[in-house]
Amino acid sequence: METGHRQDQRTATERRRTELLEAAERVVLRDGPEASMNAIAAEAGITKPILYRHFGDKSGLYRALAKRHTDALLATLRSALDSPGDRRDRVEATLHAYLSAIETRPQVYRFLMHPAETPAADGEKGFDVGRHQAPLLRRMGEDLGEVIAERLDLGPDSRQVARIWGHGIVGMMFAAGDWWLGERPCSRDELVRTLADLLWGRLTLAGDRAGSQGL
Amino acid sequence: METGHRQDQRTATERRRTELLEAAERVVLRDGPEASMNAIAAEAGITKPILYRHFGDKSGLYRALAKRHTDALLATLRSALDSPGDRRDRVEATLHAYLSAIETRPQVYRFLMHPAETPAADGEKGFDVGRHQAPLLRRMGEDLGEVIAERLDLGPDSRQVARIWGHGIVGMMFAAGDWWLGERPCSRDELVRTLADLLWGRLTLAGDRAGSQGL
DNA sequence: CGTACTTGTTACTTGCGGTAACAGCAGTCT
DNA sequence: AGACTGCTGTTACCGCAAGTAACAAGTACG
Repeated sequence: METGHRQDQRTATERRRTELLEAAERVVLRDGPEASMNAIAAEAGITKPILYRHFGDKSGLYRALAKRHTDALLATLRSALDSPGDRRDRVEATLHAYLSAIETRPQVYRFLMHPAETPAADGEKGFDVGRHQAPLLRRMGEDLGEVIAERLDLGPDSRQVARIWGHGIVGMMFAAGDWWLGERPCSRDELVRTLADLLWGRLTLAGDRAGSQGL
Repeated sequence: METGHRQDQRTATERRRTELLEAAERVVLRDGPEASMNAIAAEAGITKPILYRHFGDKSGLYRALAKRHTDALLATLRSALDSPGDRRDRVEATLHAYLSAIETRPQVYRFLMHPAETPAADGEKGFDVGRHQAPLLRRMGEDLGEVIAERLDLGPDSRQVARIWGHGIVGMMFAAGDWWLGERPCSRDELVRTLADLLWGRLTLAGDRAGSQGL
């Protein structure tokens, strides 16, 4: 029967694909994002052309690899966003979830956020600033914006405001987390509380320092 | 006279260096960060080894090139931070300065923020997540943290809080700016006002949407 | 059986980062 | 004058990684 054969082939191909992705993951986690296609192929027990047949080119493989992790991380964040408690509790839980994720697997984090993307391979020559480099940031920003828009009443332009805040808050989390992960200047808990304080407007309430011209 | 010669040579070398940097800048602005050393050398009217004598390796050249722009941008931001008006005015002025900078020269922005950094060239194999990739973000965060610490009284742990906020606010500005630059979903003014609202605690004040479980 | 398709190979091209090795051209020291 | 130093610049190469033919084998289908 033809369709049976075809389907067998299709699922077999998919399984092979995930096997290759797992091999690639092992290498990337060991050698960092600059892992070569040869190394990945060797780890998978095969040779380069097969990788190319499955993923087109290197950035294709990397995109496939990134998608798994971004999906997982986004699911984690979504569930933290749905955790019990008041608004502040939820925000803190989400920050904790993010920081905990990047803390326990810094190699994965580095791969997702600082991908290297060797040849850029744009094709079209538009000014598409920042389209390929860190899709995770964008997706997180969009997702958070949607959640905010769903749950908060922000007056007219509610959706627009929610999107801006989504990207802004995600960026805050990202930059603070990146810095924290590199320098470890304080405990995770302290970082979370201080960032939440920032979102809660403590910046507005702080007094000017004596002798300063005021911020 | 020896010192005269030495000094002539030194200044001549420095002038040559800036000439090479200017050529590199032209190429990078034309071809993006993936510009090859050959292309840069050709633009400067010379060949590769000279570039290597001056800058050591590619990342050396890129660092030298980046330093000029980061210094310039940081100076702009510092002066916006010192602009007249109340605290809110200063924050908005700074956001405007940043967004205006990335808007008018997106190629420079892309080069600074998404450098590509081909071989990673770590040397030491530590888990130095995110040390080379976007020094600008780190520097902006540190600088803003210092300014906040100088000017605001944040109680005990003041310096720590200020640093965290510095990196957080810079990250907010960065991610929102990157997204805005790519999609242009609203005017610069609206973006600035909405981000300032976020910092001013409007997130805390917003009411839950009917039918939602509350954020 | 031949046809078609998938999996795999070896061997190649192209291009880039980086490095010898060498040549010329100041000015300096003896 | 002539040897030494230090700069500018070259050509020609190495090593390596991305990506691509071209070809070999197994296997379901008519």
